[in-house]
Amino acid sequence: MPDLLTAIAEPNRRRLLQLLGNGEQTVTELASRFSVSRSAVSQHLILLADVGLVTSRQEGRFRFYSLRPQGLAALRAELAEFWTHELDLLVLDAQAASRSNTTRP
Amino acid sequence: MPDLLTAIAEPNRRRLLQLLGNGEQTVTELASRFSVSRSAVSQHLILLADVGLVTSRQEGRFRFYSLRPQGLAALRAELAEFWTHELDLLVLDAQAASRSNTTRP
DNA sequence: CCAATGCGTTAGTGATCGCTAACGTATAGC
DNA sequence: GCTATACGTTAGCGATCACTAACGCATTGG
Repeated sequence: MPDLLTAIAEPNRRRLLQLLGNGEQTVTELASRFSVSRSAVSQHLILLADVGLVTSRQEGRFRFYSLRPQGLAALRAELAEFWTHELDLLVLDAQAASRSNTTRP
Repeated sequence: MPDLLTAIAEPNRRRLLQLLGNGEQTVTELASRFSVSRSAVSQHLILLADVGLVTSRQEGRFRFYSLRPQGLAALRAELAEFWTHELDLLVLDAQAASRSNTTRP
């Protein structure tokens, strides 16, 4: 079973989460925004549900997917744990360096 | 070729980045902190170098790896692009909900 | 009813991942 | 110089990934 960071490593899955930010949608609705097939989108959604980032609700022959805030919170926590303060300082160094590079002729 | 988020999806690679926060180290030094083999660590480092998160410097028969701040900045940017403000609001909702759950008997 | 259509999920496949085992190579120690 | 040892990288392999093709199954329109 994959974990949270593996789940968001795939670009289509990230886009799915973004789209679901607009509220619950069916598989076909979501798939209409993608170039890949309904099937592919469905499987991505199933994986996202496995790791707890989305939930689904069945209604007739439609299945509505929606974001699961607790899952997002868990993802946020995991990202925060990875991204230590040290790394932030290194990023700041890089930004300062590139700034001084671009200002220099 | 994998991308930045794929690179940090692997737990050992995240740990490698953390360890490299303490300054440049050789493959064997890094591998001594892991339960997997030197070979596995080496391959993770090569992948991290491919996506630009680390660089290496050869010295005699040692190879020193170190963080690459520009790569970290790019990663930070990609994470920021993914994590929109909307998602943050949903996380806040989740936190508020769990708070009211725990305070309730 | 009942065929036809549309929705979502399961087979099946080539590519990629993460690992151990085997390897090449450069430096010590003598 | 020459063997022995330590460092890092390439083979090789089972498992997993992302996808299309084929499927099951409701529901709609007649």
